[in-house]
Amino acid sequence: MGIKSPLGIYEALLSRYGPQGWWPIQNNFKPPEWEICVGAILTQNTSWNNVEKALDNLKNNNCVSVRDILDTRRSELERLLKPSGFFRQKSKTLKLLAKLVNTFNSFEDFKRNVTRGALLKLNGIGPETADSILLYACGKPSFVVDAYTRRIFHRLGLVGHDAGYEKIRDYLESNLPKDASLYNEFHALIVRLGKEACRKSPLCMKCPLEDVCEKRGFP
DNA sequence: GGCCAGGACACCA
DNA sequence: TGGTGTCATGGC
Repeated sequence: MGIKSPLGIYEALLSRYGPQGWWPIQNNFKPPEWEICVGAILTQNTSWNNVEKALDNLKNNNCVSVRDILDTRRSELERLLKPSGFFRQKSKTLKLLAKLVNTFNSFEDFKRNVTRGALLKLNGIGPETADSILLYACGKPSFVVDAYTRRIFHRLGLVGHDAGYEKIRDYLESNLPKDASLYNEFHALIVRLGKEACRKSPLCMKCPLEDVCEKRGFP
């Protein structure tokens, strides 16, 4: 049986790989969800390995809370973030996010009441980073669409080649139960699949989805 | 030594 | 709106 629905693909990936346990945190930050917010910014176009080096720098310099980020000088923050690349823009974005969080009564208040629009207004936070924060830090059902998602669903013929971020997100959210834990696991599984199958070439023929999809010979 | 990684944005036509 | 350059480090 070929798999044509997002839910079918999710189930196939879950049975293949098992739960991925995202978001990976070391639980060094206060509160723990703040580490997710920081990681979401640092991982922009950057390998997670490099992000961990920067997170370690923050931890080892007691820069682990929203207040710490606000109180740390830009030059110092840039030095700590250096291993994750793009350290100038990321330090700026991180301070902007800390300022936004600080306008709420508490971090719990931020988690409950922050909106996608408010996050997207911050320079340096685009749709994927905003959705990562909403889903993985705030527990809200907001689907994270990344390059792997776009590539995989296009290969399966479920979205057009020209479909943009919001279109793919709308498609997935309207074809899946509105369930944060499902979105959480699905995105992590897609990243797992993408890393395994498609790193060498976007035209890679050894896509693991091939054995669960009726379509053969992916483009 | 080149390519790429869990993007975003400014600028241009 | 779509394409292109820029931001930057570290691993392979």
